[in-house]
Formats: sequence, C-alpha cells, structure tokens
Amino acid sequence: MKEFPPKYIPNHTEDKWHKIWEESKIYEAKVKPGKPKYSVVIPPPNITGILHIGHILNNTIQDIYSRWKRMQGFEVCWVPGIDHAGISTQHVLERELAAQGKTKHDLGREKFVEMGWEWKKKYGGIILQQLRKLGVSVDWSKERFTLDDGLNTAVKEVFVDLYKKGLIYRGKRIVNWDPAAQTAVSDDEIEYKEKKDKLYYIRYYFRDSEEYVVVATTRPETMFGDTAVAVNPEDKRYNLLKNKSVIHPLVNKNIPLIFDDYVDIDFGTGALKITPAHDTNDFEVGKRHNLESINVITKDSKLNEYAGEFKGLDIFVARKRIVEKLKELGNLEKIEEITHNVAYGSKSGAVIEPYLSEQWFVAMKELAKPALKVVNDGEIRFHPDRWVKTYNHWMLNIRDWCISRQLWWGHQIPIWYHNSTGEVYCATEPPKDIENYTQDPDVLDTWFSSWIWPFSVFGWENSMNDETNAELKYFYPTDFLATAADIIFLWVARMIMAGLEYKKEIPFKDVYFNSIVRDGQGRKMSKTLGNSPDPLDVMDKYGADALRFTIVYLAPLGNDVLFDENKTEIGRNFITKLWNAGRFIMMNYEKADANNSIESEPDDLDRWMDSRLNNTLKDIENYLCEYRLNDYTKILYNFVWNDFCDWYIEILKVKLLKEGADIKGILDRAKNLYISILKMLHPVIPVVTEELWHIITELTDNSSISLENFPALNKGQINYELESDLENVKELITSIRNIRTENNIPYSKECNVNIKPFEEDFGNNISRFDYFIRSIGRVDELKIEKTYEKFEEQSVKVLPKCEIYLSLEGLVDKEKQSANFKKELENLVKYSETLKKKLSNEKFLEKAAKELVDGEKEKLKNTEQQIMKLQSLIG
RNA sequence: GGGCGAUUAGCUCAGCUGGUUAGAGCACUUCGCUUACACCGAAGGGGUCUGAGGUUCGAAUCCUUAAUCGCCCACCA
Repeated sequence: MKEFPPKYIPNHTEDKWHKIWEESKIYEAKVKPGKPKYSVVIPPPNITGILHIGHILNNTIQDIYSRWKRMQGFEVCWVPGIDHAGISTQHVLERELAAQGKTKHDLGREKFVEMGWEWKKKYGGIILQQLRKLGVSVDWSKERFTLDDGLNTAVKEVFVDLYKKGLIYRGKRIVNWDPAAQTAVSDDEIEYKEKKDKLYYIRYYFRDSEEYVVVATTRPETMFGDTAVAVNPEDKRYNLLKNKSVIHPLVNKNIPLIFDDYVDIDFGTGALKITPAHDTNDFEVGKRHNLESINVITKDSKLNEYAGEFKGLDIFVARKRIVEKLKELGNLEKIEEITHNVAYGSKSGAVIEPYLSEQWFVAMKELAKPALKVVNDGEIRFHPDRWVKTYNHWMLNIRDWCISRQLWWGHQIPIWYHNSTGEVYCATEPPKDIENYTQDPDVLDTWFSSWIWPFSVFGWENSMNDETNAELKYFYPTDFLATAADIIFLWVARMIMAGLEYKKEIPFKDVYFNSIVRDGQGRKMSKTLGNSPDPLDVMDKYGADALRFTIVYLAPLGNDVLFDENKTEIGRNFITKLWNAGRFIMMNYEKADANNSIESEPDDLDRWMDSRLNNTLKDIENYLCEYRLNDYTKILYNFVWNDFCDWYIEILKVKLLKEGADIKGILDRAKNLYISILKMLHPVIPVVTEELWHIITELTDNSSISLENFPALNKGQINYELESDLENVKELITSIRNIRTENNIPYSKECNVNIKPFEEDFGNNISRFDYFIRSIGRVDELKIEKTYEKFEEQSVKVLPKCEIYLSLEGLVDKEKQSANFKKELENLVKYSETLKKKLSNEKFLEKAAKELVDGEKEKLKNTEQQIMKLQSLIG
C-alpha cells in the first residue's frame, strides 16, 4: 500500500498534473467519424489582458462541461486563443513609444506593426499561461490568434464577399471619434459618465434688429459649424419668424431659422442651434433641411480654420476663450450649472467627439433577420433565457456597423484606390498593377475577426475549403458558449449572424451568460478601486481547485457573484475534507490482512448509500443540463460532507470494529463509492480528484481520471423507503445526543437508552439499525420496546413516532427538563391547531390532493400523540 | 425616458411548475483531541420571507402597486 500523504499540497500537485496532461496530449481532439463530438471555442481574452476573477469563472464553466462531456464519451474539442484587441494594443504600443519620446510616425506603419508582433510574442500569451494554472482542458495544439494568417485570410474573404453583395459600403457619417486614439470607435466602446458642466445660453440676433433667439449649448466651440437655428413648428413663440435668419455671433454670416419636430418645446428656450458635423441628431436634422455640414474640429480635437482667431486651440481651451468673447460682445445671456452624461472612450478614457468622417459600414438589417429567427425558434438557447428579450430589442433596432478604425494594428481593409481615377478595387489579393493603387489605410474593427471565430478557428478560409475541411465539418457548429452578457451584441449576436451567413448554420447551440463577479460589497471589480484580487495569488494561497470550486459554488445562474478572497475557504475546506475521507478509507486497509472473515453482503447502510449516490447522480445530471452549476457543486458538497463523511464513514467505523467484520469487503465498497465521488467531482476540481484517484487506485502510469467514464445512473438503486428509515434513525441519534448534551454527559460515558415506539412497525423498522444507534449514540444498553415503565432518574424526549428514555445515574436537571417540555408543548399545540383548522376546512378537503390531506391527517395524529405524552410527563 | 433583475436569519445565498412547524454556508453560543479531518466533530440560538393590496381552501412562491438597490439600452441642446 502506497503511503497516503497526510496533507494535500495544491501548488506542487497542480503543476505536476498540468504538465502531464499537456505532455501526454490527452486533451487534443481528433476527427473521429461516428463518435459524437462536443466542441467549444474560448472567448478569446485580450492580448493586453491579464487574468481576473471573471475569467476564472468563465473558464471553469467551460472546463466543467468539457470534462463532463469527455467522461461521457464525447470527442471534446475546446479551442483556446487570444484576441489582438486593436485599440488596446495600439494604445499600449504608443505608450511604449512615448516613453522613448517617439510617436508611431517616427517608426512608420510597417515597423509599428512589427513592433506589435514582437510585443505579442513577448507578452501576448501571458493570459493563456495564467489560464494554464487553472487546469483548463483545452486543446493547446489548436491555439489561435485573431490576427494570424488563417484568420486574416478568412477576414478578407468575408469582407470581400460582403462588399460584393453590397452589404459593405463607405459613407460620410457622424461617428464616435476618440481624439486620444485618433480613431472611430463603436457605440459599444463608449462609457457614459456623469459630469458637472456648464450650459451656456447664447443670443443669436436677427439682422438689423434688437430681437434675438436664445439657444443653449454645452459646447460653444462647435458653433463655427452652426448652419441653422431650429425651433419646433408647433411652438407659438416663434410663429411669426418664418423665413427669417439670424446672425452668427462670431462669424458674419446669416443662418436660417428652421422648423423641425425634433426640437423639444419644453426644454430650455425651445430653440436649438444645429451643428450637423458635430452632433448625430443635428446631422439628421441637417439632412432633412439640406443644410451644409461644416467640420470645425481636427482629428486631435483642435479647432480648424473655420474658427478664425481660435484656430489651432484645443477645444477645451477654445471653449473658455469663446465664452469670454461672447460675453464681450454681449451675446452671452447666462450660464447654468448642469449635470449631464458625457461619453468617454472605454479604452482611452478620452472624451468622445461626434465626428463627421468617411467610414466603412456593414448593413446589418438583412443579416439580423435569420439571426433573430434562430434564437426565437429555440435553435439557439440562451441561459438564462431572459436575455432573449434583450437580444430581440437590439436586433430589431439594429444599426449599421462602423467597421473601419484609423489604426495600424489589425486587419488592414482589403480595398485599394486607383491613384489617378480613384476607382475602388476590392479583393482578397492586391491588384496586379499595385504601383497604380494605394490601399485603404484603415484597419477593421477587432470584432470583425471575432465574429467569425467559431468557424475560422477550425480552418475556414472561404466557401471553397468549407467542403473539404474535415475538422470544420466535424466540430462545427460548436455546442456551448460561455460568455459575459455585456458582449451579447458586440460578439454573440454578430457570431450568430456570421455563422448563418457563411456556414448556413448556427455557430453554437447553448449560450451561457455567466455571472458578473463583484467584490464583497457588491461593487464592480476594478483596477482603480483595487478591489479585484489577483487570481494567481488566490490560487497560490488556496489552490486552483479550491478557487474553481468556490467561484462556481457562489455563482447562481443569472445573478451576480459577490466574491471575497477568504470565501475561497469554502472550496479549500471541502477539498481537505474529501482528502481526509480518502485517507481514512485507505488507512484501514492495513487491518484487513490479518482478517480472515467470510465475505459479507452489502447491508442496509450500503444500500442506503447507493440510493443516496444515485439520487445525487440524478440531480447532477439535471443541474448540469439546466446549467445550474452552483447547484451541481452544492449537492456534491452536501452529499460528500453530510451523507458520506458525517454518517456513512462514522457508521463505517462501527462496522469495522465489529467482531469478525469483513474489513476488506467493507472497505472495498467504501472505496468504490469514493471513486464514484471523485469522478463526479472531477469536472470542477480536476487536479485533486486526479491525484486522489491515482493514490486510491495505485495507478502509477499517466492514465487519467478525466478519460474514465462518468458514473452511470442506476435508478434501480434508488430506495426512498430506506432513505426515510435512515432519516428516522438519524433523528433518533440526534435526539439521544441532544439529551446527552443537555445533561452534560461526557462523550466517554455510555448511557442506557430505551426507545418506546408508538407503533409496533416503527420499532421493528429501526431495530435493524440498533448496532449503530448504540455506537454513535454512545449507548451501552439499548432496548426498543413498546411497553416500558420509566424510572425516576431518567431524561425523556418525545418524538413524533416514539419516546426516548435515557437513564441517568447522576442528577437529572428536572427543572430544565420540564421547562423544555412546556416550551415544546406550546409549539406542538400551536401546530396541531393550525392542522386542525386546515382539516376542518371543507374546501380544503374537497379541493386539495388526497395524498396531501392524508399527509396532514398523519401529521395531526403524530402531533396529538406527542402532546398526550408530554402532558402525561408534565402532569 | 424604456427594459431587465434583485429584496428570505448578523453576512452571502437556496427554496424549480403555490401545500415544508421556511433551508444551507459563514459568523455566534456551549461542549469536545472520540480509529480520517480543529481547514474538524457534537449539540444549540437566530428569520415569518421589503411594504401595501389582490387571486386561492392554501402564497416566501402567482398578480397589481410602492419603496430601495443594481444592470442594460436610449439620451434633450
């Protein structure tokens, strides 16, 4: 027998198994015709990212399903990878250059991109390295990068195809401009924050008149782009002013007063300046009234030549100067303090400017239609399903997707312009006479490569290789996607659209939106708050399995998780308990050698445990199918701790001590149960179960529990009657212990106990278990008989089906006991009254199910019997 | 402004399609080194389920409404 280590040392064991698993390539997936497959693609973490607690939850969930399905005989393929994260990475690179006093222009595009690849080589895989610590069973041989050659080919193919279908077009639109990153960003990359600001009321005078209209603005610097002042046509105040013009306060020009429904009569003065180039709504108004759009701000948010004397000033500086000037000129009516939402780039933190520019767009309406259908028809299922509503709302109001970014790091748009004719050339390869063409300098939004992730990772490059690619054919569509709900539009919806467009098939069947992890006070984890514990530290301190178990245990489907580092004790303590249970079983084998007893048959206790095990197995299957992962861990936690350790092992101790016990037989049965438990737990705590399995089975090769079969449900072993008998026995034992505690009887002292059942049947039933009532109840003599006369020195407890008498040689605390009786009696009387009331209700008897009524009658009978006994004891 | 979710013991949460004298873990109290485990064992105390209406024989569970907290979407100068 191998030595069973007294303590589990996570770090060492985890490193060992992670290495063995990776080297023996057991998680590499192959095309196996005829064998069912289960495939998952990882949500590729950002190249610039580092592991946080959210990743732990997300990847543990994927690992649980991968391991579970693998143990159920599926060919499991879980593809890892990373995202090139356009804006973030460019930001990091530029910051690095800035530290050397350089800009990207000093390097030039080619060198800059090279620098990106160098950086990727050096740091890009950090997060995947960190993920290895978690013990994920991904197929490392299939690792992909959203900017690798294969992805690049696929991205170009999709772009060209959509362009040829007319779904990609170029247009001059107001986009969200990030002046720090100097690129367009999508709506989804913006955060709104409340900010205190000033609202400036400015007079626009009518020509040759003392009359004026007042408009309010928070951004006076854009007024050089004003091309109208608008009021609502229904607004009586302005009725008489049709066809009039006002004078621009700073530029000597007329601007028309126009009438448009968009203007809110009740807000401010009811008049609004229209600056089409710098506001989305103004742009729409401008289009309706054929107004000119004048862009007055440069890409780096300075005023341009339209601003006259203010040209070249940063907009925030210009704002102050312009206000001063307006004051001088007498055009400033007043300034109000207001709080409003301001848009910030979620990556750069800079204030986002609405900016008019040429960008590339994907027309989304047609792509969205089939994608809506598959989700509403249930072909793709969301968990929890309330996200379908959110999805529908967005998809029905979908807007065209701005896909061009003015960056260098990313997939450059496969568009070339003829140098002299300006003709547009779009193809996956450059034009032959490349010297006459210039490629569009922009790159594609990062999500343009992410949205084809589920099929591009399997080698999809174009519709041609679609047919011939065996991996793609076998593994697509994938089965499961676990992700955070905040990228439902950015990523999930778009993957569905791309999958349907290019594979004519959904990209995944089940989507699990995992919880958002918050800190102990419910605050979002954030760098600035410093409330996000480093998962590597936590894993180092408690073990990766402990963290995995804890985070899943705490994460209910659809709700947030409040995570505190010290909560990891839940998982750590559980693992220790599991470890020691195994250690106990193995320790006892030593005693088996000298033992020459005959083989024993399984007894009621074994049958009870088999029943509990299969019930647990049944629940596990349901929970995992319903994506209730916290329930999966919870039920195992309770099963192992309560049923297996607290009762089964405790009773086992008694059985082992019995004269002539079949020690080996008893332990073998326990060991088999324990191995089943290890397998049931393996998906969530892979390393410790692997280690224990090897110790227990004494396997020394590189075989793995993760390749074993998951325990199969045997419904025939479920025995509710026996389980309820055991519940009664447990209640009896608990009551005996209770009496002992109340009378301060030391553990070492055994007592004599008489159980007086109200019914013969009950007595017969429990007398089967008398040997362990005696031993774990610390009972010397146990009598179970209906007729028993009590002596003086005894303590009594009345249960629903029997009385318990415990002899005390010493003193019985009679006062305490009768106080207890009275209290109990009070409760029972109250209870019996509610039962009586219920049972005397005609309608209840008439309408409620028969079993329910009978159940209530039974309860009343028991309760009244208890009451009678108690009364006689008091009296 | 629109939508979604939450509100159950001191804390964190279970309680699925209405019928349990409302459960768990942590914390708390009192014992306890007993053939694994003090990261442990035993026994206990503690809540009427945010408020108000309603449906029902019966509601923590369904409906209406209010309050509080949180998230998402839109954004009015």
